[in-house]
Amino acid sequence: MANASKIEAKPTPAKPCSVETALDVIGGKWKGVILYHLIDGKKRFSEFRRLYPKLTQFMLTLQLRDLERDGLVHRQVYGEVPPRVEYSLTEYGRTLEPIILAMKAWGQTYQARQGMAAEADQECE
Amino acid sequence: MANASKIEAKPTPAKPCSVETALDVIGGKWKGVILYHLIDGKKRFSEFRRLYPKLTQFMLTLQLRDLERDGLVHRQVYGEVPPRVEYSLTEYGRTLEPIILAMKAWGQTYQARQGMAAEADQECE
DNA sequence: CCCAATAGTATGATTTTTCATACTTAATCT
DNA sequence: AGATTAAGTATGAAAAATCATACTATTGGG
Repeated sequence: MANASKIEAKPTPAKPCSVETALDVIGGKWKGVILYHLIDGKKRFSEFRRLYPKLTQFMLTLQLRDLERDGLVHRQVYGEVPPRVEYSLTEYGRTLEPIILAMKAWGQTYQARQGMAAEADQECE
Repeated sequence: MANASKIEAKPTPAKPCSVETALDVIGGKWKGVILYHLIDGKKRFSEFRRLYPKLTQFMLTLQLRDLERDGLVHRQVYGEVPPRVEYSLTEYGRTLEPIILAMKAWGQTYQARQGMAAEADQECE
């Protein structure tokens, strides 16, 4: 039927919901944990790889570049060989700290609720 | 998900990082906004459809079922015809309010920073 | 009888993500 | 000379997410 729906299509809002926006920026599969690990100091590329062996180089690069482009993470390249690159939170990135930490706390209650295995993994309890 | 074939060196930590867990639960493309809209009261299925015409029925159903399964959202079915179903936050779901609201506030600063179009859309400014 | 209304399901197709693997670069170590 | 190192790129394949469309049930109204 041609006229099946009376739901009006708004002309695709130029500005999406700000909750949506926030989740676009921090909500990927890995961005949250990357940001979390940056809260307590800068990290090298290889440190992230050690922290999360399941996170491939490709994905790590991708996510870090996104975070950098969005102004949350600073990428410091040292002109050495072998290369050294350090990632850290920008001042703006630090404004996310309360949210990341609140998510961590909430995630813990959720895990407890769902009876998830209780052994802490050492990197992010 | 079956890894019966081989014993892995790292046995795939039973409990992932809690930040990751939280983002699994609230971090989908639509879950954040669904939760946000539930903060100020229950909503019917069709209300969500009006609020977000780009969110298909299929996806809406899927996300709502996830949220229900995770204990965040209550689904109240009234035995009427045509059907009426109301979704609301559970008590546990309400524990997410501060996070959702913080994300909304942060998202606004981000949008301002990125010079996103400033006209508020009425449903989620 | 036929239609409209609501809250979905079912399906196959398409789009987007993610993965595994191999490759690069340039200085230092053996 | 050849191996090693860190921080990536590049590529094609595989997996997952999402979409568009059609379909269901029920019942009051015309």
